[in-house]
Amino acid sequence: MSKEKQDTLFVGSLEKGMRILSAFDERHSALGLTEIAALTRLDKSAVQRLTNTLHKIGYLNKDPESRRYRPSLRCLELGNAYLWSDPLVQLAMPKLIELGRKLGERVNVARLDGHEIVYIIRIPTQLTSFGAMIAGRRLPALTTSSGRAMIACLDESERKEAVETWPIVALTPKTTLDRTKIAAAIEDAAACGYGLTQNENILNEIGIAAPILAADGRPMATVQCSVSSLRWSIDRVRTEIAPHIIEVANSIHLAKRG
Amino acid sequence: MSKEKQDTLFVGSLEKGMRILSAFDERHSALGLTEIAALTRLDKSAVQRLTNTLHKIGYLNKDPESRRYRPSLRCLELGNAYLWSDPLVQLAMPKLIELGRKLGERVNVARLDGHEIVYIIRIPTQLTSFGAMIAGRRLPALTTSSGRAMIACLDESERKEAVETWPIVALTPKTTLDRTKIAAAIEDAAACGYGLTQNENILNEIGIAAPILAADGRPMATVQCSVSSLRWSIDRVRTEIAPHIIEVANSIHLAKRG
DNA sequence: GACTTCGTATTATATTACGATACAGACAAC
DNA sequence: GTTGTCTGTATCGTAATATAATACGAAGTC
Repeated sequence: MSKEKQDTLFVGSLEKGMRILSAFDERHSALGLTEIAALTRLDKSAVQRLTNTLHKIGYLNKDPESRRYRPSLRCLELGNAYLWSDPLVQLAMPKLIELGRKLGERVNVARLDGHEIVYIIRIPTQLTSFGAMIAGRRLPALTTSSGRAMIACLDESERKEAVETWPIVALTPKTTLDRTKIAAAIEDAAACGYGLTQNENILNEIGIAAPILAADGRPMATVQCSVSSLRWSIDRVRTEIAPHIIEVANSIHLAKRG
Repeated sequence: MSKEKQDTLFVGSLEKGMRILSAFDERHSALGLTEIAALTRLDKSAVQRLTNTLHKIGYLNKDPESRRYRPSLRCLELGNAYLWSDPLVQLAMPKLIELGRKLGERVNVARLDGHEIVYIIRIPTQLTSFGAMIAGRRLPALTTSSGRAMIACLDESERKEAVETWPIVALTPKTTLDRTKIAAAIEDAAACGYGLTQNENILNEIGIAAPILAADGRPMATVQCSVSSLRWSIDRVRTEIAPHIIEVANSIHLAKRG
């Protein structure tokens, strides 16, 4: 009754419950009732009922001491459901493991979801930040090698729209905020067949990504590799890594589903 | 009103919604309305409303062709919430990456949850089945090296109860069903400080696991390694791998939380 | 072309979730 | 010790919400 008239096929309680579950993230690992209420903009009673429910069915653990909630092990299974359902994951996984071993560097597969890229496979070979190791991590597409590699495969108008309107977040002091430069980087990616970034999301990190194309030619995902610029130069990345990720990306073909 | 009287703090719609989400798993990657209804024992109308809701808020994708639902990328984030909240994960991750590189074999961290172990970190180094690569995977504790390593740290009565009552699932033709033999394996684990299995869950697989102990001495998790028996003998595993996983397990100490 | 199966849409109904409020326990300030 | 303010917990009357029956329409099978 608040804003738009809601569908009779829309179950509000479920939406609220999911809002609560998704309140737990990188920055919020343990939350109390009032904190959840503030984060989700739900009133205390609702939060009380919904957390209680999630606790009873095993998706939230409750610390008896602090009375704060944490996501439970069962939450991991929800993520796995995606991994099992995406044929690309199963197809690419063995190739990525092999690639990781060959290169000795972190390799990933990322999909595009809206304006963001989402890592769906991550093979950690070198030590790195924890956030760079977990699947499901999202980053703004424009400032990632994967995003650029995929945008470069779109047609003129889509490319233009992406460059001009998609959001940019300055994750490091060196993140490129100038959209003209981003446009140039994407042109470069289109020319050489892979996207490249440096210092965009993590300092001293070089990213390189080659697109995986669907049967219709549209970009579906990327094979990506992240290395430290303390050990690698852009030139060496271009000559020594690019051919390998392109080869793996080209070897991945999928029947359907984009 | 059906079976037990329900708490007024229990939101049934949320529970049903989660039942639907959890219906998607390893064996069910894309489901239609009627299939979901059958799997969750909900009636068609409920399933219609709840899937519609999950779709609208972005947790289920709907194939416009087949009208079947699939878990979306957003589901991955729910799993990550757990990873961020568990201090053990962040603490152990770098050590595991290092260990994986040193051994050149698959290494994992597993927690005990009820009668099952759950892998929370997986570092794939060698090619293996897809199921052996995803975090959140559950296995019955009694027939895993991790489970045995942890049970071996419990006191006499708990150990006895576990061996006698916890469930066993024959995942391979060679899975040990004889509880006497399992008891012996656990005694062995208690004696040498690590659990060991062969052919229990995957054929030609040897598993070895060392317990990570909490400050109070109770087992919290394990550092585990899986190798192929085609390339490794039990003896070599005992002499070449055991010391390393024990060392890493011992190096992991946590302030609180079991 | 008849039949089955599945997904969609629409109702009237009362069960279900709601949210205000009161209570209790922990902690800090003073 | 007392007061005040945080928590989280419990209760309860109300009506809005989710319900489940049913009808429809589309796609695929025999």
